[in-house]
Amino acid sequence: MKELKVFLNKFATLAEPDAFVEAFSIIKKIKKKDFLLEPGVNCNYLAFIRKGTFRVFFYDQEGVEVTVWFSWEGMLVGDLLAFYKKSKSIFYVQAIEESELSIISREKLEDLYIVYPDYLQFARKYAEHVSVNVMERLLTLQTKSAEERYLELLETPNFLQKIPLKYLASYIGITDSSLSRIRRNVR
Amino acid sequence: MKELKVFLNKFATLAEPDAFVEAFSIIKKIKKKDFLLEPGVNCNYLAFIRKGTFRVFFYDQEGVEVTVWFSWEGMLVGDLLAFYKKSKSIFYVQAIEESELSIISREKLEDLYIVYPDYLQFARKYAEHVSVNVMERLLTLQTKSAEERYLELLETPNFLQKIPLKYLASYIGITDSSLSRIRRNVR
DNA sequence: CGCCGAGTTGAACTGAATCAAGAAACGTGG
DNA sequence: CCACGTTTCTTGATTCAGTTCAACTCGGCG
Repeated sequence: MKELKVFLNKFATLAEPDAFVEAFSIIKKIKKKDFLLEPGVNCNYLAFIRKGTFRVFFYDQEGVEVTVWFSWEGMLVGDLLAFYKKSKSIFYVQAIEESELSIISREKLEDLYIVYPDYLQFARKYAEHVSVNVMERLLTLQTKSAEERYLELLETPNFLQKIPLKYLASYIGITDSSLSRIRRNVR
Repeated sequence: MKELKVFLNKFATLAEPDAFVEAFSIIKKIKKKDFLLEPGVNCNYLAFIRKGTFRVFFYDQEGVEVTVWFSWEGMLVGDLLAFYKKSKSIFYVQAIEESELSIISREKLEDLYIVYPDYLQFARKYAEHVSVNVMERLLTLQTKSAEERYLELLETPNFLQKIPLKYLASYIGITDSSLSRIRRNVR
């Protein structure tokens, strides 16, 4: 899997890249709208997206669907919050389109860290990368208007057609009606 | 420094805890309202707070002060976003009260990872911990009302008297007038 | 003692939410 | 491959949470 090596190399250049690829041994296909995860289940694994797009979401106190994250080809997906907290899953992880995954269990990942301690560099760099991403999103949400947040979102590549607007709206913390109005003004 | 070992043990139990303590060799005292960091400078270090309280903030597009983080005794402080991105600092890091720090440079930290690869466990767990924190804050900001955010903030220990309300307001993404009104309703 | 920063309050304003209705696009089965 | 039903997107009218800005109080510090 060349893609997995490319992914790995974004975070650390290691002596045994093949070990990484081998560890992602479970292959899984998921149909559009099907779930990789639902709240309350064990989520002791991460999935590398070979093909497809995912969104991570949950229902808030009032039962409103809140999209918290997207992932595309070449990225990891899963309930990262629960994974790091070692708790049961909190979120739904749903395929937005027909998708293909390579899965690694927490166990195998930890084994990798024991056999090749270098791989801890990957774990570290990946977590740091996640931190940076989430911090930047927090700042955007805390300081920018809905319209600015939408424009910022448009800058991100990958945000082509695949994702329905209502999910994008929720992702930037607004309703779909509001996003629709913003789009009218912007265009 | 017992406190540093206690801190380290929250993330990883390592064979050579003294190496950690020794690496935080630079001691620095900071007076109330003085800055550990200002935007645009090198911030290739992290600081352990032996005593005191800090806030991390910046000025947004309109020149409004935005508080993005607080740190207390027994925590690390610094411009973590810039530290992870290896960029120049973005934020002000200011002492809210008379404070005392033990500082470690990125260099020394990286040396530690080379000499004792185990320490990568610390780097990893710490970054994961930061991710979890920021994700949870993002969720709160995205889904809860100003009043709910304030009440949630009150749950956090440490939020005693030390921090002026206007900073707390900014931290939860509202103005000080709004916080004042919320407090009137809640009490 | 006087001043300055922190907190509160009021009145007017505004960005975004809500709710409901209609139009457009999508996909699924016949 | 068309027709129908379901989502998705848009739009209008109204409401509401939180902002803005200015004025006033209070408490602590120099």
